[in-house]
Amino acid sequence: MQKAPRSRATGRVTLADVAQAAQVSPITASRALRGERAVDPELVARVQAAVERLGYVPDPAARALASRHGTQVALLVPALSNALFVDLLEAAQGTLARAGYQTLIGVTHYDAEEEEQLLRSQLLHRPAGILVSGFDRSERTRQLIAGSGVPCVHLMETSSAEGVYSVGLSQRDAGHAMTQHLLARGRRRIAFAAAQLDPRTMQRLEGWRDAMRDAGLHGPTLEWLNPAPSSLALGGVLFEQIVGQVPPVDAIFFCNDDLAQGALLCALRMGVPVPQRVAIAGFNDLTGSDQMVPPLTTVRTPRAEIGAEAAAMLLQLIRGETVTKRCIDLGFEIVVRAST
Amino acid sequence: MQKAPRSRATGRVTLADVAQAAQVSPITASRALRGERAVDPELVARVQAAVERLGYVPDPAARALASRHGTQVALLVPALSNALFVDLLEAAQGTLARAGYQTLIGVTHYDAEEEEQLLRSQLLHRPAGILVSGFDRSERTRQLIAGSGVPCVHLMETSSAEGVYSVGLSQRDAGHAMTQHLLARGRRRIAFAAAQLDPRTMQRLEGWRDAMRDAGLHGPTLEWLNPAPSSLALGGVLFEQIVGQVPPVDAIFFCNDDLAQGALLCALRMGVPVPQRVAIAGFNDLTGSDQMVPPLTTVRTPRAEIGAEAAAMLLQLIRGETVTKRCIDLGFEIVVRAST
DNA sequence: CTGAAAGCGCTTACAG
DNA sequence: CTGAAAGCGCTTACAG
Repeated sequence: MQKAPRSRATGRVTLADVAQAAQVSPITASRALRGERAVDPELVARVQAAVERLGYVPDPAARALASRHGTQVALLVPALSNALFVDLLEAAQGTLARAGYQTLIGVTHYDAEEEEQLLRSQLLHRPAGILVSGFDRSERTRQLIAGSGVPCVHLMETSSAEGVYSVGLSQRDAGHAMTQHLLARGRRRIAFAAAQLDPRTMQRLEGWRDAMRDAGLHGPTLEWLNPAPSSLALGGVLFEQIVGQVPPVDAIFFCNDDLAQGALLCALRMGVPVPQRVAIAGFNDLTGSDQMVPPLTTVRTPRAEIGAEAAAMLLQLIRGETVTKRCIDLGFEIVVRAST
Repeated sequence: MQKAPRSRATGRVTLADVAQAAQVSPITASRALRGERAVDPELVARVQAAVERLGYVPDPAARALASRHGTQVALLVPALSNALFVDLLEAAQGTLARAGYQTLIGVTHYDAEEEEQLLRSQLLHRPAGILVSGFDRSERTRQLIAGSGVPCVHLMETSSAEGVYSVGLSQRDAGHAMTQHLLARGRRRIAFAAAQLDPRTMQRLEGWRDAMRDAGLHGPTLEWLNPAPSSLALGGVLFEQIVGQVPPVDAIFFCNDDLAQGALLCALRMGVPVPQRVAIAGFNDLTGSDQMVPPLTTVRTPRAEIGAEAAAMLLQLIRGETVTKRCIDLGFEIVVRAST
């Protein structure tokens, strides 16, 4: 009598089972399922029928080990406390999930070192693609991405550089447009107040500077840059500081809605009439901005579309399809409400 | 001359390289690294030195394929638009990352069907552990978890049931305590306003009901239950409806801060004095609640601690250690501010 | 267009 | 306490 094979079988239906049922070799079954190379349509049909019948689901670990890449996509965002990135993430995750890819989420906390560590550990899982926020990262992280050979799409900002894929908007132009809006409203002394000071914020600052300079109204005392993390409370603190300035400002353009909402609440507390005494504008059109008293004028950024489009572009790259439009600019919209 | 081996080597340092450098077998190297069984301390030292020297990093895909479980942990949360779950996630992810585990995040959108699909696809990756929000899920999802044999810890709620692991707080008691606070403030007609109507909200409702009944003040017209997703805007809508009720309520206990913040803003718009005309209370102490006008009285839930503790408990289960305290109640705190 | 063989990098089960 | 063999479930590289 033969010794029982020492089986470690997990009980799951394997590709070998499918192949046997379809009466083809495992390789053919594999190719039929992935749509790779030309396989006789009749065999493809037999394989698919067997998959259906047996309820076969590919094993991601085995696939990742055998092939260069698995079925996960690495996504790096600065923070989840900012609703912007939650929207981005959810949209990207949705598109990727529908294509059979899982999302591996890393939160960098705006820290280049942490980003590198996260990416390193994500790379171990052989992701099929990478999604990152913006272009600002350490040289080593950049090299990790390039060296991995894994396709990568950049989110939120745009770049037409060679070999770079991006879906976003011109943060500078958006900053410029909002400043134009305030100028058109007759405001002259327009302060720019920012926190966190991440690259996108600095690009908005540039837009504000250009518009102010063109109008001959720029002055360094109008710039309020605070590297602390953004929050409603900090918005209040900044507002109190700025509104006490002499000569008085007549508008404050906050680099994001968190700050602007905090400023609006602080104005309420202080009894400073908005927009009569000072106009207030924000950025991103986050939840609640339309509920403020008065409702907040802001820049609506199409982050859900950005997340979905970027994921779609990455999917193309993963499949080896040629992407003709390497840089997609989804624009922005100035949402005028009662605060300006 | 021999034919060159057809190598598919990825160039990465493998366990075999480490074993060779340390002059032990790969199995011994593997055991030394995982701390499994007793290995001669001297060999362990040699292996560790080789790991150090060669910069060896284990391949998660290979490990997942060969063993029953990989180095990822599945985490299921209802929504990321609720800051509560972002805090929970970040804390859990931090603890898991420090132990070498990656987090696989699934967002269920409060949908039992979606939860099942997400879990199913996460399970394919052979997670080492599972973290889920609360106890409310479909029977099939429950069976998927049990059938997988993967350890699971429940977040946010508590249960002392046999074989169930949970870290959270008594949502019912928290609802009861906040109602007691309002009663102690002399409020009599206290409405309970809720959205989403997830299980935790319903438990808070129970706490409110018990307190109101004990005080002989409960009435069905005081219950405002709306199944729509929670938002600032909905809070405003509910506030407007409730405040117009006859006879008038003198307090509204909202099931979460989103709603309560929206109500506070709506009160400002309508010119309804809070808390003079009506007191307002929330739940969770989300960002911004302390910045409201007036600042919001709410229940602070220790979600960061819950996330960290739950992850730590899961780690113990993964390592096969015995967990004596299967149910950890981290409590809550009534944060009294000016809105009540 | 199809397949037998080998291999991805680890761990399990068995034996000593 | 240690190891040679086999295997996890897939895909690559080669050959026909």
